[in-house]
Amino acid sequence: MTGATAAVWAPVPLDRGFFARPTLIVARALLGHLLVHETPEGVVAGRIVETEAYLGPSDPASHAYRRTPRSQVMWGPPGHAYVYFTYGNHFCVNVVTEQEGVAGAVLIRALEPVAGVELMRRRRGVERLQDLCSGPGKLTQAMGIGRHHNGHDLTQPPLYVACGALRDGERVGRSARIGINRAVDWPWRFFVVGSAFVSRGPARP
DNA sequence: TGAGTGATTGACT
DNA sequence: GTCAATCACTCAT
Repeated sequence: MTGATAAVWAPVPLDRGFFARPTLIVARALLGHLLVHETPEGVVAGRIVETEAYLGPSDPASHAYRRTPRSQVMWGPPGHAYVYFTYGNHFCVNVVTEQEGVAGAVLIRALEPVAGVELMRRRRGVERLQDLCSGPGKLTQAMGIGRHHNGHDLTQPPLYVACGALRDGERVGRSARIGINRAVDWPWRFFVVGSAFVSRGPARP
């Protein structure tokens, strides 16, 4: 390598122990950390600003409410990705939590783009920074995450969660989850208060 | 085997 | 603010 055209940026993947905790704890703790994807096209990364917790058989809104082949990953080892296809058009990415054998996952709903912004714009077809990753389906498209990432270990490249932090003065907010019909009153959605990159969710009926 | 549902998004009125 | 697109998965028969 001849010229150092870019500053040295070496994201450090989170330890598996970070994910091997209660889902609600992980859902809040993930805020401020980074989701990184290293691809041949380039490196893209975003700061997690919105999450939702989905538990196991005790959570009617969770895919793990019933144990099926699709949701089997949620019972697997922590720190792995649970990626599923929904509404015929979109992928959603979750991080498996709890200890192996216990179902639980955290849905990543929104990111603040921090690296590979131009690549995200090309993939999304939009220019506004706040429109790149402000939704579960948007961020998977911007990050280049697909069905083949289901079960991938998020503690190792090319797709992983890296250590980050909330900025000075940022606070964590909590509200009910979005887009579900069951257990809608359970306040298991966490977000960075005031962030312009948080999704607003679909129109309510 | 068949029908219904869904952790969404984008476009249109 | 309202509605349609589109397909993998799940449940019922």
